[in-house]
Amino acid sequence: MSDPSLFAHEGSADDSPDAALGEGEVYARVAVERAIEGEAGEGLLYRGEGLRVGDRVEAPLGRGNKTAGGIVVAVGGAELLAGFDPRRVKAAAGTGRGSLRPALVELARWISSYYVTPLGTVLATMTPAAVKAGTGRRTRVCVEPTELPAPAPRRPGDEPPARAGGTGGGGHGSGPPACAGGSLEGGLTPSVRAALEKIRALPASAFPVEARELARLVEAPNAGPINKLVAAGYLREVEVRTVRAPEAFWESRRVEAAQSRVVEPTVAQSAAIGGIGGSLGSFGVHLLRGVTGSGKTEVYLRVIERALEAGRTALVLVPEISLTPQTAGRFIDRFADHGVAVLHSGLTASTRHKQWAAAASGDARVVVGVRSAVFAPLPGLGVIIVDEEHDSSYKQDQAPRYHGRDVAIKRSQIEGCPVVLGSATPSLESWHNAWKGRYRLWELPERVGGGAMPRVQIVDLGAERRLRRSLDGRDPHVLDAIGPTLERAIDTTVRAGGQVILLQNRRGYAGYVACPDSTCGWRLECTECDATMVVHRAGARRGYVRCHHCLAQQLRPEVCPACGKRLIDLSVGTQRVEEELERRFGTTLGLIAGETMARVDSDTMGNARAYFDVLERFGRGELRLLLGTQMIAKGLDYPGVRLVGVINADTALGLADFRAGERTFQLVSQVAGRAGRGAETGVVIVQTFAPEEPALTRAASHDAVGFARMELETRVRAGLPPATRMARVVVRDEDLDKATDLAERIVVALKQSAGEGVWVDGPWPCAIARVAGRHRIGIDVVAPDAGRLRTTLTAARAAGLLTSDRQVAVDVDPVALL
DNA sequence: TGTATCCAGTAA
DNA sequence: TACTGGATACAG
Repeated sequence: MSDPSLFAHEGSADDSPDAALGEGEVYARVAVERAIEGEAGEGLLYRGEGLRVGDRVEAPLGRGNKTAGGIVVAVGGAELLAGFDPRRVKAAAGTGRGSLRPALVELARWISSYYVTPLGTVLATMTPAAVKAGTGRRTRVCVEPTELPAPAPRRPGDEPPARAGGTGGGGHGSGPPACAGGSLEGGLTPSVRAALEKIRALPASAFPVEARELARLVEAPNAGPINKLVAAGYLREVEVRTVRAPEAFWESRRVEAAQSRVVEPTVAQSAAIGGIGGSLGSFGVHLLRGVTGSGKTEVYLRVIERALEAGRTALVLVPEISLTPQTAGRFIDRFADHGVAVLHSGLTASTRHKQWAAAASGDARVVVGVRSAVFAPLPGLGVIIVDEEHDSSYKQDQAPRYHGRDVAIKRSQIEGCPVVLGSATPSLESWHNAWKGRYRLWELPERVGGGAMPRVQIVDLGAERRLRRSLDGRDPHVLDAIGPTLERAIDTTVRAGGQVILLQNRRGYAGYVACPDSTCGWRLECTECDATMVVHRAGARRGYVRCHHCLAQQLRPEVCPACGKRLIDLSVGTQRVEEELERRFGTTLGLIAGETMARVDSDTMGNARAYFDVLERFGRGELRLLLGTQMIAKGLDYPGVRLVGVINADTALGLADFRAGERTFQLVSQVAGRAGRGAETGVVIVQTFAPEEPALTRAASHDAVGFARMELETRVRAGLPPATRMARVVVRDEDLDKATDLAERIVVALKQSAGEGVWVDGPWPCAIARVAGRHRIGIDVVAPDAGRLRTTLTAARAAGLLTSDRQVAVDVDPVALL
């Protein structure tokens, strides 16, 4: 071992006058918006005067003269150099917009560490692009009285509306003439003096205001008197930054529902409201488990009300597909006076910026939004609500692969406020935590107003097929999506004036095209992916096939390329069910696609508008039947729905995923909950080839607790989450050998860093071993707890092998197979 | 992530 | 010897 001090005297670094360079300089560590870890993952060092943690900067990066956006994560003096040559440090400049609160920087640090993602990548996703770009930003010249006290300064990230400073026009920032307010307002014509009197009578909140608007307020014929007052120094011009966007539908929404009826909470609701409301001001996780229709939303509303009364703000997260006008509407109606911002993927850039800005400035004290809204810049958070916490759309499927619910919990901890996880069918993770005493559990076991839970009937599709044959003598092998039992139920319900929701969780016309000859067995697969092509129809006779993984498409082949036989469509998608519905009920019940029934899936619902329109028509009763994928399973609350049908409950069960049962249980329970929300008891018919499947029988008996206990037991026995913690690493490459080679090196590194009880499993080919021409090799890491999982991953990350990039993806707490 | 640089293969 | 594409290291 050599003594490092021996070398210290030899080198020129310490002796040269350069050693003093950097002293007295102000430095900032910047996490740039690139997948760059920097030293210890703490970003790159820049010179920067007056920068604070959370400020957004433009920083020169790379050999060229290009810059990259970034966020300041630390500020300090020469000690930040840590041996780095100060001559190589460039200067970064603040942009003055899109800055983050320090609490959010702390949150980003946690996400970066927990989800094994570079800090810059995390910070980059926390602010919407529209906010960084300043879409819809506009500067207006306004006026305000000169004797007005200066308003409290806001943080730069809080704009708008923020004062941009005087324009230098008018009074040049000087006070009013000495005679102001006195009787010597000479030089002013009577009309101007009259205007001044009226201006003085206006409340301070009326300013700053545009000259023309002020003229209107004081009933002056034009802006002339105002301009004279500016020239005379009674008013001064200021620039005001605002965000302009077309008015969103909820902004103009009138609050008739707010006054209409404030329902008295039930005993169970009151207990939850009291318990959660009483804990405001400190961190704690509350699991609100309430059966569908039990009034969870009313609990949220009351808790938020209390937070607002205490001067705080509130954040409500909902899954992507359930952010309907109906869902958001309840919050908008109740809290219109406090300002509600809505954030979802369907917003235009300017509207998104406006909503974000409203949250930052305090104009909106309640934010309702999807996953990414967990980063909303609300100051003084009082409570966070995560509705339908079990929903897998909370998991982001790109880096950073965070879970919105878990980030919400972490944010609550940082902000020191409670978080409420609500669901009729909580995730096993949440049950587990509640039973361990980590979460407080509140139960709403009954529907409000004493409504009964719908009656769920499980129908054996095998028996249905045989019954169909005896009824109309057809070949039982002909694929009928709708069996006689469901058919009869639809007929009775629609004739009686009820509405129907049908779930078929598979898009397209048919799952695949295959050769009818079982000895041949050919089926059409995507050339770029290890998956079958799904049949779609575009109105015309001949369909086309599309790969749902790489989106490649072609015309549907007619004959088998192997043996020349005529190909048949196998397995049922929503399009085919729609066709069958028209065939069966088109004349008898008048069910016509697009007129009296609608298909709701990602193919027909191109944008949020189309989806909202369909829901509105369904709400008005124009549509008698909704057929769709899981898009229609959640959150919809229409009293006219008396029948819910699940066309095939087995689609999710067959997946090679340890959560298949849990997912099926949740989906069936959720969709069943759409039935019987009105006065009449609802009926649910679940078609399946596996009628004994516990996920289905427990859903039929509304036994969420029983299902969770049983499922948790099997997970414990199998050593699967939530009894353990898991991370999945996927290596992708067009070259299989390269992928395998890298995966093997990663396995070696992981095994080296694996602590006690940590399992590294793999490398194995993924369930879909090739997508878009790229091979996929997976590695699973299973640890007894989150701490040991993190230690294992962090060590491999430090060795440079787990940098999330195009080749390697790391998914901590995966919710689905990658 | 973007890009400057390096290197091997190849065309002239 | 000059050019080109692909792999690679690196950015403060």
